[in-house]
Amino acid sequence: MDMKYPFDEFEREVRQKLAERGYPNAKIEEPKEEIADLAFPCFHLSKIFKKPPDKIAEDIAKNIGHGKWIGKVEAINGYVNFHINIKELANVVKEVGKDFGKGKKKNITVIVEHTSANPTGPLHIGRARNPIIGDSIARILKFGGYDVKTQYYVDDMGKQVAILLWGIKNLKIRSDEKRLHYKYVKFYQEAAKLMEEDEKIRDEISNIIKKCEEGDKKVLEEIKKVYKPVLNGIIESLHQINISIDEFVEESKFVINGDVYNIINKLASLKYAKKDGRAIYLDLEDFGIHGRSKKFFLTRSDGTSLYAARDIAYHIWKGERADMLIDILGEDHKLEAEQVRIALKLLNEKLPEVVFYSFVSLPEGRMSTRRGKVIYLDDLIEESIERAKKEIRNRNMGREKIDYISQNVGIGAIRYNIIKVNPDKSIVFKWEDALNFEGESAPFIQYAHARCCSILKKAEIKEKSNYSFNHPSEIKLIKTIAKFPNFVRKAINNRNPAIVAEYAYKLASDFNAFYRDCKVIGSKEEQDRLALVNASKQILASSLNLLGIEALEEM
RNA sequence: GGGUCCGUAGCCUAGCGGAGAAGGCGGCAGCCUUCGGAGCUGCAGAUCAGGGGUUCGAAUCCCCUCGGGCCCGCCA
Repeated sequence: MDMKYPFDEFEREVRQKLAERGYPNAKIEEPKEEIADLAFPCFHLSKIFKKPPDKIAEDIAKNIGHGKWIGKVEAINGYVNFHINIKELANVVKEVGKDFGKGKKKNITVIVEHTSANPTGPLHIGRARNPIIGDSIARILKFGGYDVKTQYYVDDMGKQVAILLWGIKNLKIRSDEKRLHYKYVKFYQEAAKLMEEDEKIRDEISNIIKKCEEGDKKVLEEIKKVYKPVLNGIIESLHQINISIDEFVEESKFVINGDVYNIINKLASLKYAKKDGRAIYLDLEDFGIHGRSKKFFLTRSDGTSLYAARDIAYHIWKGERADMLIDILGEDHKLEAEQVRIALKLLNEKLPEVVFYSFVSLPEGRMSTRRGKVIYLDDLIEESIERAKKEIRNRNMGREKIDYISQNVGIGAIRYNIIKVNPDKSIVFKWEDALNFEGESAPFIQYAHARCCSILKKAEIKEKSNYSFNHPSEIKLIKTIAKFPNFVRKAINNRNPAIVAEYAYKLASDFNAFYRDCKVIGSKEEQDRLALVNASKQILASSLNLLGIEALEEM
């Protein structure tokens, strides 16, 4: 059994009471918090009973009575409004610890695939949305009781990486760039340009791809040697923003072990399979894909496999290793993901859930590595940490502490600013927003946490058997704290970390209001309030951890 | 041409069938007789892109139009 959480118990009781009065499966809703904790609208009953909604609500409210969790019931404007019993709720402060909000162990394994960027250059801020979403989802699912592993699918045999290899072997480019992967990206860019202009180069690159397909060990080794430093650079950037990936899976694996060709053969035997010259494709007309998009190519006419075909093999392989698959993909992959999904369905294989995110662009327009219109993640990180350092450098702290704090504030700000917006909204990157340390931002939340710590350091908590809260700001805060498990659940169900981000901000904001209105140390409610501060601290820390942001004790 | 997502105050975002549309940034005016000012309070600012429809009730659901992103490659 999951732990019992107050707002679940409260809702259960409300539903039970309504069912007893003849309203089973009632549609109840959560109104604005100033109004009530739960409400039952009676408008739809008006026709049935031939009475105005107000009257119906009044009749119901009169007959409900109190309960363990129901404190007050009243009828207003055609709603039956339920208020949670604060006396009962107050004692959750005793339950709130690190595990508050955690789901029970589910024995469900999940593979979250994220980032999977081509190892041909450093991550730019557009691609950074992927790992930040993926890592946060992985953290939230783990907290919810799932066994989660993250994977990065390394494209070590596509055109991109072949272009990079060709460039490094054939071009001479001078660069004073010290970091190897930054140097390499220049080779890639130049090679890609030359390839477009020159058919001979195009053939040479095709030849590299063909060799890979044949499982040519020497070429695959050469490729690995070139992409490895680039991938290491990416791993390092990710590490900086608190992201580490459990497993790296090379695409070539599925060509070498024959999976790709077995799958292509299987698909080629289906009635949807057709040929264009010697290239094999699936006709997806019957699956609701029309127009030019309906041809889903699996092979080139030279017999080599295409990315999407290999992706099918990868998904089947993943499906054998986990109960649930989640992919984080940019919206540009929507069609490809749908095609892969249809193929997997035809093969009767496990289907992935895909979380898509919209693009990050610059005020001048789309990011483009070619035209040099990019902002690299590393530069953002550096700038953000620098900005955080400026804020605290005059404080009386050791250098190590200053570094530690500015590191975590800077990174927190980056992660928060990206994760707080729903993935389906596009983002126009602006430095002033990305480096915002005020208001709806990580530092704001971290600051509230540090305040909690500071208060707790100055006083001693003594356990009480019964807690009570009376000030409106105390009540608002304890309610928000108690709702944490509900928000975690919602974030899991929607696969959306933005829900946790928004919650964390509200918690911090409610804590600040409490801090403003209620003196803790030296007050006659000191012990009750210390318990409330401690609970706030715990949940602020839990929320931040779910987003991969460090809960700082001082800043 | 086909598909898909988005359009909420100057800017960014929440709400996605129910009760004066909720926050942040920016602007203006305030709050240090000390529990951390990366904070707090107040003010100004919204035909919820536009038009139809469904409903007792629509920012929210359906249709159309307009604007923008992304895709429609034997690239990944």
